[in-house]
Amino acid sequence: MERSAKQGIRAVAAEAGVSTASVSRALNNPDSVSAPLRARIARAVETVGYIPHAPARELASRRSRTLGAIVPTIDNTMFARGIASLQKYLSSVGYMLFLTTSGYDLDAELEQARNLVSRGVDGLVLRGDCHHDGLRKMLADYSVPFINVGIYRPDRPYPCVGTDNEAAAHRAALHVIELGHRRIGIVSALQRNNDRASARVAGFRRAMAEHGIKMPPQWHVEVPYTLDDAREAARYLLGLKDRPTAVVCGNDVIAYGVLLEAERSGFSVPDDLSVVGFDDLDWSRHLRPSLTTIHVPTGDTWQRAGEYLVRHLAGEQTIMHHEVDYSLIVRESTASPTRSSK
Amino acid sequence: MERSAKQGIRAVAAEAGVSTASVSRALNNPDSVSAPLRARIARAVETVGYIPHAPARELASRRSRTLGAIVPTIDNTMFARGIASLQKYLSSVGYMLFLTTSGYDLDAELEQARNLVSRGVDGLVLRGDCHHDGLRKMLADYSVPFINVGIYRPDRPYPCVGTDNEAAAHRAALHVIELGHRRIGIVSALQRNNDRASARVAGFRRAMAEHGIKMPPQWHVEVPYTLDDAREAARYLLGLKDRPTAVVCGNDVIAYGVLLEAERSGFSVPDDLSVVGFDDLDWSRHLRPSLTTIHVPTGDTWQRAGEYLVRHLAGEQTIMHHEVDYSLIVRESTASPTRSSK
DNA sequence: GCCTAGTATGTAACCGTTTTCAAGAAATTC
DNA sequence: GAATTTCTTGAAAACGGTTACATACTAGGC
Repeated sequence: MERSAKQGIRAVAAEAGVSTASVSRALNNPDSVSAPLRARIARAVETVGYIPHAPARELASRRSRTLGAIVPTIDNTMFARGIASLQKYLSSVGYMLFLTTSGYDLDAELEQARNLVSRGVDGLVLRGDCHHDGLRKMLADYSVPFINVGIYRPDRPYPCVGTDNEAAAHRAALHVIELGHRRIGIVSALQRNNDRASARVAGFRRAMAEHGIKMPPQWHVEVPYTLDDAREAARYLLGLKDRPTAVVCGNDVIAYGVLLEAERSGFSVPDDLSVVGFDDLDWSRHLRPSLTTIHVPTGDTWQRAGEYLVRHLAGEQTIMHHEVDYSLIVRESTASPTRSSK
Repeated sequence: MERSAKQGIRAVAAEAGVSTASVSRALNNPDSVSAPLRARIARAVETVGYIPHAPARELASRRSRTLGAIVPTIDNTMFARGIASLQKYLSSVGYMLFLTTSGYDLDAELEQARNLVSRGVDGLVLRGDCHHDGLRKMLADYSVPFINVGIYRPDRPYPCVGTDNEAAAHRAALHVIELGHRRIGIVSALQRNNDRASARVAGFRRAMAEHGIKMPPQWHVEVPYTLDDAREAARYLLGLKDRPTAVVCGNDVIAYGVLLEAERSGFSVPDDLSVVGFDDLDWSRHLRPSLTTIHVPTGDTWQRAGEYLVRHLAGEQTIMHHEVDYSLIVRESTASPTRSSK
């Protein structure tokens, strides 16, 4: 109530009868100020009802305690989960999250990244390894650290955390091969601008190649991330005169579609057709038959990405490439092809 | 390259040989500057590789072109969809979204709101009408506009956009009553701090009361938002000696659980048991039997919330209470109770 | 041709913090 | 007890923009 008690930190300073510098110190680094002063300032903050103005703080300190994340879409359970987990972790360490989406468009991703940098994020979490050429340069120019999440590429000079999708997919395909299948189809997600999808396809194909299995090209179908599209793909595959005895899928949603359509078309899973998914969503263990799939700890992965950046920003030394384990969960949707075909 | 070409807008100004004021004007209000100057500045921006510093801009202009949203959790398809839609819209009009979660905890929500205000958001999108007492006061103190989304309460003095959950639930219950059911159970979401869940329960009960139906208290079960919990609830209900012939559910996930468990326990849906959901998620039309449910245009709703705030912030006059239509989608999971019981 | 109104640009104060630097007080050393 | 170090605190300069105000110029109107 003295004079010049305009607002913000000066109001607090005036109320406590100290300088703004002391208030700032008391708030950001309590130990750097004497106990009585600290108490007096705390009281002043209380009576004034002071809420610090983050933009001003960012401007002065060049730190925002904010991370940005760009995902293709939130409308995908895996990303939603990852984001939820990341957000929760960041919140627990006093960080905030700026979330944007790219819709699998590399230009849009770059645009969003520029936006986030403009917004002053301290670091960026990116999905996968497949980005616009200019993206890394821009981030380097503005020295904004980033991490690629959901992939594991120790050969790259920038950090990442995730599972080795190629290896996991290889494991999934191996499972049906070991069951005795030789006639294996693939229903994958769209591979364009999606390293995860293509790594999985690569893993499937490697497993087959290693076992001398040749797959007719028409046995590989790519579909968007919806039940409807997956069902349509399944309808096509099952309608072929010469059809596979097993289908490995790029993700669980696709596998659900295949399962539903197989049932609808009168095929029995796993007797007539084995189906393998990837992701282990909730439904996988509830379905009838339950779905054999690859389990990936998505929440963990994204949290780790956050941890990496937070540590890195705190100046701590951390490992750049973190591999997250996957595991094959065998359930009811896979079996030997004995009954139906050779 | 002259002198004092430090960085930021001053670097651009130096490069173009103009004042910082002109650069600022050229960027924010192109018409207020002559064409040649505008061109020269554009070129300078290009060569310098200038990205404006949003925090500084916010500090000076007291506008952030950023909205905040607080949802209970992203790990719920409905919220994920809503957020996706809101984010997409905001992005299209040059706004950004700060996303945080409260976990259905009112104190946490207040805390997050404080955080967002501190961050300088221009407006806030809140889930529902059930908030901490101090929240509205705080937002008023800092004159941050907000809107409650997912509910319709024209009696309130603050804006909202959403469906009338009570009425929609009433409609759902009415459907099974009209089919002839008199023995109706409820499996709802947890009502604590969740106005949506309680409005739906209220709607169910009103429909029953209006038709003179008395429901034994043990026929109402509350469960968390997971398939497992819903199945457990169904197991309990179906295990009762005296059991309902129809179950109305607080949301689709719960309904899925009931459907799965009924099948598992040897009950036929809809012959032995009718099931109604709420939300109309993807799975509802794919399941066997497909689920009768209430369709709610979530994406629209959230986008509208964004539109309201953006308009409001632009000084336009807009309606405060916007009702979003719901509709009953009748599918295979409901039928008359003729066969099984009186 | 002079005055006025209008337009295009520049000058500099300000937004609300942090942080460097300096100064004074207290504690330590010899 | 003087000199040195260490601790606290305050004064004031950034941080990178926006914008009110001032100024120089242009064009009309008489």
